[in-house]
Amino acid sequence: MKAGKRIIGQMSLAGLDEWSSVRAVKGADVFCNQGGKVRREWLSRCTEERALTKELMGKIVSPSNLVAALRQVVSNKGSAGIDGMSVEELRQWFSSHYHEFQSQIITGKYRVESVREVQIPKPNGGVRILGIPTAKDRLVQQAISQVLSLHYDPTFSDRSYGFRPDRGAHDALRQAGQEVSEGRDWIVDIDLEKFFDTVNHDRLMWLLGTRIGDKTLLKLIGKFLRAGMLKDGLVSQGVKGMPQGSPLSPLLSNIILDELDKELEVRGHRFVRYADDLIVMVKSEPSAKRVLSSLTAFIEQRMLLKVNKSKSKISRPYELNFLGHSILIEGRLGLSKTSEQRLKAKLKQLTQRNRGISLEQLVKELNPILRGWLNYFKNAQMIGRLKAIEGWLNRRIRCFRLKQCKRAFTMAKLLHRLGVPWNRSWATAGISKGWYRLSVTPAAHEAMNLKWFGTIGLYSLKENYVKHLKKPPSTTHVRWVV
DNA sequence: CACGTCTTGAC
RNA sequence: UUUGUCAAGACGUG
Repeated sequence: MKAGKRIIGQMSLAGLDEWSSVRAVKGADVFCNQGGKVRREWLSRCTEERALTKELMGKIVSPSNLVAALRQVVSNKGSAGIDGMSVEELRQWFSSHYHEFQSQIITGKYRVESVREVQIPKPNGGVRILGIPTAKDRLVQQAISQVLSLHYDPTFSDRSYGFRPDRGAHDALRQAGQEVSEGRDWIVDIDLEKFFDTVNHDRLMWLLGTRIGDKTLLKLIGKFLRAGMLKDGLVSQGVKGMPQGSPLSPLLSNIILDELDKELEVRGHRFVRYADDLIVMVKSEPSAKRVLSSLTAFIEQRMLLKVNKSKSKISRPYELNFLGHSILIEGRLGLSKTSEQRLKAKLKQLTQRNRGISLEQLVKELNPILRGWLNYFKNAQMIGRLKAIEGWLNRRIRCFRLKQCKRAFTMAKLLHRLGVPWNRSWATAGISKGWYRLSVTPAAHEAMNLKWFGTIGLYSLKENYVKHLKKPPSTTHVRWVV
């Protein structure tokens, strides 16, 4: 469903009388940069479509949709909700209770259960509250999400990038960089305060009602919104907010914030939105200030959401932290300070002294992490930063290897085996100044040099980074097929 | 091209 | 222990 061909909507093409199904194909050859225009034109026609009122429930409970939803929920391998049913048990349950399940949804008899509260630490240090629905409920929500997404997503703004099929953080960053390169280098950074918790139920339900005609579906979504949170035996129900951790929440958040996109569009602003992270790019400081205050008013008064005034600010591109990146004045991307710190913290943990694992196993654990990290940040301008990070990591690995020698004798043997003369091997192995001091000693550098790092097979950030730089900038082409 | 396993990142 | 959506990469089975 995700890769390759997928029917994403319907349109009437110029010159054709009948409605034709349209497919978007990734990896073909036309409309690369101009594709946005074509897409936008098509989008405005899609809003006239009234299909949302018809056959929605039928699509949701159709065998193919439910099976696809089940596959997704199972492959996520998420933990059980309040009823203790695991995703593997869900698979069993689904095949035996299929028809009963289906009719419960259609008739509106389906019971939604409370969500299980789980607290997880946020990367910045705070605590994030998750509401984990039952595996069954996750299945229903996933099924709804898949169908609603087909109808809603084509009508969303071209400048909205979060949680949407065929759009990622890289696309958002590319657009932000484009705007900055055109001289819009004053950034209005809007931070919505705990967005998921402040969503107004009545307003969301009204919004959904404008496009969804099916009352039982609306009621079902309403049940999910009002599902209580179970915390040690007590259920607490809120009149606002939606559970973070339910499959429907990302789509609903886009449905709500689409209103903001539309307002920004009629005002003619250049903006990029990724979920609740919004930046507006303007050409001067005074207009940035104007935009910040007027948007704050719009969001709080019209949309009934809250703007975090201490975190919302106007900033320059190079001091920005948008999706882990900063932006340079020419519009190219940089690596944000916090992104570097997070990587180092993670590597530090993995290369810690304790772990009774072999060097081979350490490299095996390190490589996929380094590869994955670089893959996300490869578009940033960061040769110098990578050199520093890699030098730091190599020191830690030398340290790790030396620490595996419990006795001075085994260390001297190691150094000698790696090409250091016996006398110097003995001399450095005899130093009892601590592992760090030993790791920066000339003999250690000589033994564990670049060649050695090549032989242990450690993924090199710098090497692979420059390799990616040489490659063509991988443009995503979209071809329209009728 | 399809289906899996794993990793990273954004929110 | 930790939910969710999305994107990207690596590997594997045909």
